Amino acid sequence: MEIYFQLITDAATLQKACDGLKTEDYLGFDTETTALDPYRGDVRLVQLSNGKDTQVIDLKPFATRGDLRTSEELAPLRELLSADKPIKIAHNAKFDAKWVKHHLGAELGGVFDTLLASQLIAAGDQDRRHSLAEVTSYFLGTELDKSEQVSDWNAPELSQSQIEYAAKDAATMIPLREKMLEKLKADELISVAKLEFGCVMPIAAMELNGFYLDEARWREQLEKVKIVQAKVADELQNLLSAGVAQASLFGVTEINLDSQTQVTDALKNLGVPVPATTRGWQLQPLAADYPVVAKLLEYRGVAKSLSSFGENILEFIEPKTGRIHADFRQIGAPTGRFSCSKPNIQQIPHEQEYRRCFRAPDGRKLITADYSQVELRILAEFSGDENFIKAFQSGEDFHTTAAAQVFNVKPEDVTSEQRSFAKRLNFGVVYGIGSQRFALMTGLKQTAAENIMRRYFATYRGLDAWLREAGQKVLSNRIARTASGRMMRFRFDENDRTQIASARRNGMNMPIQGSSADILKRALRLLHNEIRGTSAKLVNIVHDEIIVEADAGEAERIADKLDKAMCAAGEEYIKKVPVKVDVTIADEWSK
DNA sequence: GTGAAGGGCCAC
DNA sequence: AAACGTGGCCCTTCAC
Repeated sequence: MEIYFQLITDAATLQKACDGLKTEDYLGFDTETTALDPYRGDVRLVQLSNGKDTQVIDLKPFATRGDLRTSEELAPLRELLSADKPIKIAHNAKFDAKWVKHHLGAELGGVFDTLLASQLIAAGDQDRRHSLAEVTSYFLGTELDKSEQVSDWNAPELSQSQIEYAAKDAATMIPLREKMLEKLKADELISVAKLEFGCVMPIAAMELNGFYLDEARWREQLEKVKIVQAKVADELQNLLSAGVAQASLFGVTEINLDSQTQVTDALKNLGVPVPATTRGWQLQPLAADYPVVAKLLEYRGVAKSLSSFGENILEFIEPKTGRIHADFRQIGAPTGRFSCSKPNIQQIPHEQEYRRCFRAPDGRKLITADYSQVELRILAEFSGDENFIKAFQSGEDFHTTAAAQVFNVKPEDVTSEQRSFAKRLNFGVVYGIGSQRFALMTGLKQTAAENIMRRYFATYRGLDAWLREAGQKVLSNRIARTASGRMMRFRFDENDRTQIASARRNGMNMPIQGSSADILKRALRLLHNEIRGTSAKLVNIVHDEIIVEADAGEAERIADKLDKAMCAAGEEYIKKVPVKVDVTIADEWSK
């Protein structure tokens, strides 16, 4: 393919180019930057292509004439990028959106993201890769040379090869979108694609905003855990070495408490019947009889706190902002859930000692909003189960109401044990729990566990039927879908019972977990529209929870907007039961 | 020394 | 033999 491109370095040419491009429906769009983190570098090039002509805008000369964020010279570019039309086609548009927002002062509007599209089409196939080079090769059959990607984009004069590479990436987007669109249509993924594309800008903004972590508070908390850790480690060491001491000539043997093999050996020496794995839930039943096991579990808890949630997280505080800018993958799981890393602020311990370290800066508030039982409400919606729906409509505590239904008692007569059984099953059915696991977690005998599960499913016949059908459908169709139409493909060996069972559980879980993700993503888009121009900033999301920071004086109004956006998003997918959101305004990240 | 795999545990 | 879904991060172990 012949590439026609023009390098733009002055305002007049830029204006003319933008005028020519703004009537297009679609533009290939890309940027070249001097770093990966927008707080650590500059945008060098912005490339826009209609497929025939590609404009490569060199921002360096513009930067020497003034601040790019406010420069009048760049107004036409800003207008073009922020408009809903033409739609900008980019690979991992979140990346470019962050640079455009931070360095050019414009929100990216109208997005088609070829990375997200590729992930949607792959439908959870873990073997597929989604780099631009791989996606281009897969959909267009052409090879992209990415060797210039890591070249010096700060050089005073860019080489012809660099400019040509930059132009080609943007130009490729036009045919790539056309090919992907065919596939999206064929697989009925248009609607989920729109949902995903609408979520790009909210996430880009959230990553730029960052989440404020009070370093002093975090260190205080750490010191407390360190003291506990030292004490527990010492106690565990003593308990474990009791068995080894006799075998050792020196009498004292240091055991590495973090070593799986050493700890297992020591436990065996003490006569503990060690299970195949020493995971917490396997060891838990032994804790009552063996104090050393209880101590081991206690040690693991504090060790995890210190390793995963220790000083290392402080290294992620960006000096320029004093905040943590984690990396969110929009389609992090095949179900559509986000994943988060560097650091993963979706897995901060729930304890208030940890969460309170994430707080609003002075004069601001944190608004924490989470969907109440959203996965169970989705299950009610999908199954149409009469009793399940009734339990939600009653508006009372769901698990208590469920227990009353299952055990056929008045809600006020439900025992705490009955409520606990119902609660564990309510959560468990979403994952396709079996009686064995239910018995293990409740301490019930296998037959007793089976009896309660039978009662549960006899109460919720519609639920039972839906779950069975979902499990069956995935075996015959080899796909499952969420409410938005998101798709997950399944591969399994028909002769392997464990694989069949696993596919069944996935077939039940994916539509539920994935629809919850759909709802959150829709809420993020609605929220983004609502808080534009206010003091509110999206700072974190945790699967069914949204955390927003806002000026104290505006917090009430923002909380209301957040509540409304989340409910409206939920109601687009859940109609048979009410959608409930719990909203809290506080100085800290609260439960 | 480096990297992958395995085991474990945090979140929802 | 039997394992309840989705992730990321940390540690140890082991191969190179």
